[in-house]
Amino acid sequence: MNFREELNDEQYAAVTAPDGPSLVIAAAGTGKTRTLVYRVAWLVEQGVDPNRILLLTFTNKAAREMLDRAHDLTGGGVSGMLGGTFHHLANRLLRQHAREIGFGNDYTILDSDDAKKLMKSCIDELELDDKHFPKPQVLLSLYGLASGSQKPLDDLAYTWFEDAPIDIGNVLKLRDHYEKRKKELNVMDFDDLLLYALKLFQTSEYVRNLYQERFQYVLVDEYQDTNTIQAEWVHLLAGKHKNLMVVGDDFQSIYSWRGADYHNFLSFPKRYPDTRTYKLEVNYRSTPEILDVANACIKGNPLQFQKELRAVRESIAEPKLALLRDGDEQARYVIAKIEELKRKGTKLSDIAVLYRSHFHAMELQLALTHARFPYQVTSGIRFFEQAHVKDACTVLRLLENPADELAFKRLLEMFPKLGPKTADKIWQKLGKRFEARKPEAHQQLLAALPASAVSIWKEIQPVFLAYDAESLSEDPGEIIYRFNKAFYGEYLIETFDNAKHRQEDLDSLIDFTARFESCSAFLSEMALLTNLDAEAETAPAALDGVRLSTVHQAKGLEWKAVFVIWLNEGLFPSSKSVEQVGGESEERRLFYVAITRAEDQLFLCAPQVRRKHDGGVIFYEPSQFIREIPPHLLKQDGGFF
DNA sequence: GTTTCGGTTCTTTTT
DNA sequence: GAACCGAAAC
Repeated sequence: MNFREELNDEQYAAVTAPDGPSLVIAAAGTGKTRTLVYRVAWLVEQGVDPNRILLLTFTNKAAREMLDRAHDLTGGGVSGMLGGTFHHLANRLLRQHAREIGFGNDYTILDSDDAKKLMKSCIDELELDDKHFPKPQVLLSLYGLASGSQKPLDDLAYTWFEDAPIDIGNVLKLRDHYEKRKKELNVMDFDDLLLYALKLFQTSEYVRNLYQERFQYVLVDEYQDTNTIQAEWVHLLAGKHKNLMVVGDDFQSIYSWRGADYHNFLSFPKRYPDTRTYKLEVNYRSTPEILDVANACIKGNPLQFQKELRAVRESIAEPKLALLRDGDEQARYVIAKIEELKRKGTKLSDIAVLYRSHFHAMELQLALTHARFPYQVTSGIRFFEQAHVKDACTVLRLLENPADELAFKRLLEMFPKLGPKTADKIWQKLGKRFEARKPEAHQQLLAALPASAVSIWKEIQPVFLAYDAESLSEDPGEIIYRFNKAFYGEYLIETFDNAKHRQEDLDSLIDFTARFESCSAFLSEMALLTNLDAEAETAPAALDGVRLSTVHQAKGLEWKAVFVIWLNEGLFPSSKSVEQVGGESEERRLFYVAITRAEDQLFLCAPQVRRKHDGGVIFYEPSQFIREIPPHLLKQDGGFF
């Protein structure tokens, strides 16, 4: 392979970096992924055993893309390399070594929906459920932040609830209770996976030595998005050989709300004094005009690593600014432009509309449907968190973890006349445990169930018992299939108006399970996958359609034409973010991410009013981010204002 | 005492 | 949509 020819000077330097810590500052569109993939190929060509390379990413998509590309580039020469998200690696190591820190390896992973439910029940149990007490979601974010940043909860809580009359003592008490309940249920949430993985490395010399020895080279993607725990863990993972290469862009740090701290990135050279730093600034993606807008936008932020995107492409069109009357007019504008682009030969799949929050896309979705333009939304609801998908997996979860109270109650509450109270009573009666694989447990349960539920349970019971009898522990799909046939299929029809659609989801879920060697592997994966990944799995055929996406979900992607809508004060930047410390800068970085997704054409849209449900209107100023861009860089277009 | 149903309100971003 | 609340139904 001729590395010199296939890479530019900047990339080549990073790819062929000598051993030791290195920091790659990769601005948007400068071939960050390419550099990482070639780095892997380079290492393998130098004779490094792929088995001793670790590649960490934040998203499943990034992990898959890099593994695929590295595989193609080296003609399969990287097989054995360990690559995946932080959470995946954590789960993998914990399943193997959890005993070292006093846990079983049969824990269940809570997704955010489960965590919310458990938190709610904790609030009820402590009788903190008054109107002014924070919502489960808020508390989970706070506790997650405390865990990920390794900061004391009381300090964080005090700042977080500064202006609210909330008893911090209760907030602390609740966290202890939540922790206790998680242990009882034998479950871990996302934050726990990272926390305990770190703890495993800190406390078990055996584990630490084992993996420090193994991982001769550690590569981390999007390092600016690491939190304290992750940075600490990476530090330990690479602790022996110290061949740590981190790649990222502080301008694109957009996850501080979940604990990401780009100071890990900024202070990397301080932490590792012999760091070699590489900068990638040559942008292959966008026209010079778009990069001018991007560079101007980020100027408003306090100085970080200095860098300027340098264009190599020719101009095509000026970026446009459209000030519109309302959301409907904005939708008409976007559609008119899409039609124009299509006439000139742009494929719909090369067009994206980006926005700050999912609900900003509502009018546009209606209008696109009306205009019969196909579109795909990267939806807010994840495939694996939809009610029917979770319902279908309750049986599996119970089989794998008899203490999984959430799964047990979820299953029972599907029965007629059986609500939360009754489900709880039965759970208590069974001694907070249901050994689904043992016939005695079923006898005990049947005695406790209300008469109306007994006959239904008798239908489901064989599904549970088949697990051992027919050795189905390696066939999660079969369990789901039988549960569906025995009970859930019918329940679906009685419960949901779009049962057919949901049944199709379940069919693809069953197909999806085929790739897993065990029920436990499948359940872990379910919790760690997002809908985007599921989409790619279940609908591989790339449909032609305009992409609608949040900016967060668009990170790392690119399109020929990009629209950014609802660029208004209070919406983008979102008013809730601006209230937080550093919120405004983060929103600006988010805007920077949006701009740098565009290859040829960029359309910025700002309506003047938003209609409410009751017919009233709210006026919105155009976003400060638009005002910060020198007017000569944008051409006014469309609209009447 | 519980469950169920219908209406209302509100949507930040994700592993 | 889905989470919450209050009232009707069991």
